[in-house]
Formats: sequence, structure tokens, C-alpha cells
Amino acid sequence: MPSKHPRPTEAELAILRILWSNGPSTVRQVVDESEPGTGYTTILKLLQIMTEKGLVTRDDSERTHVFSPAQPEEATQRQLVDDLLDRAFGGSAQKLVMHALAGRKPSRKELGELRQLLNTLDTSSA
Amino acid sequence: MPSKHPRPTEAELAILRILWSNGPSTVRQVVDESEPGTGYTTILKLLQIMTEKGLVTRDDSERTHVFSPAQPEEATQRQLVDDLLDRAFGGSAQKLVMHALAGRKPSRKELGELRQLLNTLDTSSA
DNA sequence: TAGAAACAACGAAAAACTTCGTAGAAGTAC
DNA sequence: GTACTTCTACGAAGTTTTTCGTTGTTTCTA
Repeated sequence: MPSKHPRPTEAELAILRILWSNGPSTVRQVVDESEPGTGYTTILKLLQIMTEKGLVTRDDSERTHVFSPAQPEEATQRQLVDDLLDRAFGGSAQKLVMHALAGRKPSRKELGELRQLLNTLDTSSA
Repeated sequence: MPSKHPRPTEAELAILRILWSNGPSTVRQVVDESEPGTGYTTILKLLQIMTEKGLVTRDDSERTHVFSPAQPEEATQRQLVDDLLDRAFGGSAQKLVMHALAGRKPSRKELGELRQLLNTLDTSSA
């Protein structure tokens, strides 16, 4: 049982997204939220692997097991952003941010929150 | 010869980074910039595959071929950010940006540029 | 020119990731 | 209880990605 949290693969991330948004779920519930046509045993196998990797935890006190994310959504998102930052941006957060904002514009309200964040960072680095 | 530009894999991205920063390069030059211990034929094979995929172009007018990125750095970075946005953030650019900024603080100067960008976005969405 | 060095092509092994079939256990309905 | 459904476990096939050995060719050098 590895104690670290490895980066989730693509299929694993799709499952984590379901668990984050729906909360602890059974295999059946995950299947119902997944891409139509995805086999039951496919999801089950993935969840078994994710349990081994430490990406999810399993409650098997009942016959039908219930799976939960091992990490909160934010921690994994942070990990993925940091990873992309290293792999594609040479660590430049600014460049990444510029691309993200240019691609999908946030709302007025979100822009305000971002401005707030910039202010915080600015004074803290003073 | 597929005309699209598929998402580069991890190993492919590592090579693209070298090409972006060093300019058109031979296999040997890429090997020299790569993780020590990486075999010559490994890089060669990857570059051949990347040529087929359309990720790089090859100048084979000389005996020693020279490879160049098919897309500018920014286009690929944009693509990767958009992809992560969909796969991990449900399309919320704001959340991604918050994580990126919290993880690695940009410099004073970069903060200024970001503020500028926010202003542009704000007025353009008015 | 002969031998050594550098190179591209190719195939295939190795590794990582994804999908699914089968089997058996546990619960449900009659 | 027997038949039917639901579930987990497991192994293996399928796919994609990564690595590398071998081969044949061109270039260099003594």
C-alpha cells in the first residue's frame, strides 16, 4: 500500500471528478454517471486499482462497497497544475495563467476575485 | 499523415520543450539535452513518431536530419491548459488560475502584467 | 581503400493504461 | 430451497506509450 498519492491517469481522473461532485459512491453509481457504454467491471477494476494506489478509500463494511476520494478536490487540482507547470511551462505560473484566462474568460465576479488574489500576493511579497 | 496536432505525450512534451528552447535540433543535440542515460535510438524513434503525428517537422535535405516544432510553444501550451481545464476543473478557468498563483508566486512585474490582463478582460466583457 | 564512427530505419520487447469476460459469493423473489 | 439478480475478485486481452537492439548506409580517418 503506497502511502503517496500518484498523479491520476485520465480514466482515474474522470472517476475522481464524479466522486468529488457526487460524494462517496458505489460502483453502480459511478457507472451511471460515466460515459454511456462504459462497462461495470471496467469501473470496478479502475476503482480497485485506485484503492491500491491510494487515490480513493473503500468502505467495505457493507456488501456493496462505497468509494470516496482520498484527497480533496483542491489538493489534486493543485497537484495537476503544479505538474503541468513543470512539464509544459518551465515553472512560469504567469504564462500558464495568461493562457488559461485568454482561453476561457471568467465572469465579472470571478475577475474581481482574481484581482483580490493579486493584491494579496502583491502585498505579501512586499 | 494526420493533419491535426494531437496532444503530445509526456515523453514527447519533454522533447518539444528542448526544441522550443534550443531551436531546430538534430537527434544528437536533443539527446545531449535530455535526461542523462536516455538512449539515442529512443529519442530518434520518438522524433520519427512525432513527425508522423505532425508534432514536429523534419528537414532531411542533409544526411543528419534537423527537427523543428510544428507548432509554436504558445499554441501547444494553450492546448494543454484547455485540456486540463476540461479534465480537472470542469472548465472553470478561475479555479485553475487560483491554484496556479497560489502554488508559485509570480514576481512583482508579472503581477502587474496579470492585472493588466484582468483589466482588458473586464472591459471587453462589459 | 579498410576500418571505425555516426546516422536513420525498423521491428519488437517492455511498460503503462484500459477494457472486459468469467467465476464465485451474497442477496432477493418466488 | 431454486432460480434470478447483484456484487467483488481476478486474469487476461487490447491499446498506447516508451525503450532499445539490430541492420544497413554514409561519412570520416588513418
